[in-house]
Amino acid sequence: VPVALVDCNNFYASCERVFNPALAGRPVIVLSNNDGCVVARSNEAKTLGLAMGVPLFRIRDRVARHDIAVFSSNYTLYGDLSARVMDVLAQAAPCEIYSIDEAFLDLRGVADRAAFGRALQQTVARWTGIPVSVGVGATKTLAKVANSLAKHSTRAAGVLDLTDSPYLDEALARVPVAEVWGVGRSWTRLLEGAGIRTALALREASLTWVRRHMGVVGHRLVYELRGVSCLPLEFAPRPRQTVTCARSFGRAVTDRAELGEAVAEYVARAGVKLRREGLVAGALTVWIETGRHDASAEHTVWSASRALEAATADTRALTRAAVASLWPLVRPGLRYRKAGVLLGELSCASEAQSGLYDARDHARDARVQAAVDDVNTRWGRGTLRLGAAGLTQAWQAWRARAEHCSPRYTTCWDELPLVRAG
DNA sequence: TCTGGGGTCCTAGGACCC
DNA sequence: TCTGGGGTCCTAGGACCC
Repeated sequence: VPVALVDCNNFYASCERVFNPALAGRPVIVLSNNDGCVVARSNEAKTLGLAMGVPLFRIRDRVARHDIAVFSSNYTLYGDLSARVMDVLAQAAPCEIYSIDEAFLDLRGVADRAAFGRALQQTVARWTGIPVSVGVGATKTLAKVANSLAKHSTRAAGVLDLTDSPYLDEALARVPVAEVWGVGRSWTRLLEGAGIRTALALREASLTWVRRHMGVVGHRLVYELRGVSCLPLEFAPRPRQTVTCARSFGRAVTDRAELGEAVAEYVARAGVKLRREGLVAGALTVWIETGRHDASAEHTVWSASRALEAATADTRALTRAAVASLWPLVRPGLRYRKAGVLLGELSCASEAQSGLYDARDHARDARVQAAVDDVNTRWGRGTLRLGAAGLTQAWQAWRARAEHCSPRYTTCWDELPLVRAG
């Protein structure tokens, strides 16, 4: 069946523009957490040659020279605008939400797929303010190829249907192998070393060679390029396997107590995510690491995992386990730059088993936890928190920087955009 | 002084089972 | 002296995605 990939153009940068029309035509960049490096660029910023992933401190001069608008990432805003876009798409066709800014649509039965794509593009723009591109192909991988060509061709204007197209081979020949969905850095090196430089060449490659060097994943990829679907549309989200929360620190942290506060806060965040999805965790991993780019010391990660006595989503129980795992990892004198928490062995809270010797009153624990979540939803994250997560939030050195954050225009009463008339 | 975070799947090897 | 076949589960590491 024909599959469409709908992809939001420069999504985070486009989100920043929706409620800030003064940004139209101006180069916009969005930074990673901790304001570390560039994770999204408007077309104007791309034209200026600002690379994806480049650290902010290396481009300060260009930011000033070209009056580039700089934003910290505002996932509250992006998540809400993403949901709006996905709502529009889901009204148009059966829809698999693939990521925050992409969805696959099942175009079975659509007669004029290009016209469908253009109409969808207009509707999404009018209803949400977000520009999208639409690529159509016989498989997901071919839809991805069509989408990337649609974005870069002025003639296509963001919509391209390659299903049954006489130009398919020509199109594939124009796509460097590195840009094929599923081909990353390591496989690019491998393929180019073997003389396979384009999507077309990969499609024609020897299956035994591919199988030997790229395993079953590569094998599927070649099939997908040949128009044989190996990655079916999935309209129901698969149950998740893990929940993580990890953050780089605002600056290096050496103090054990501060590491403890950070880990406790990350546990609390992960706990919220867990409960929101009705899950409990059976295992927990904590890790701390030194700087990746620290010249004076090697980058090292220390981690500790443990099974929980009974699967739980209770922040108090999770925090106890996390802190107990953390202490033995900490070495005095080291400069830590990041910590994280991973919850695993997830299962549905409704089906969870309690521990054999577990005498806790779980119903009561759950009511306490629900009350805490309610307060924090109403009054803001961290209004009620464990002492372990620290008492002096504002001055904690480990907190990540976010110095260029836009308002949460659509999800917070105090930050609604104001419109003045007359 | 400053370089992100959150995921999935596959593979190989070892321990263990009958 | 001879030493199979078929399987599961776990873990660590590597690949990829956005």
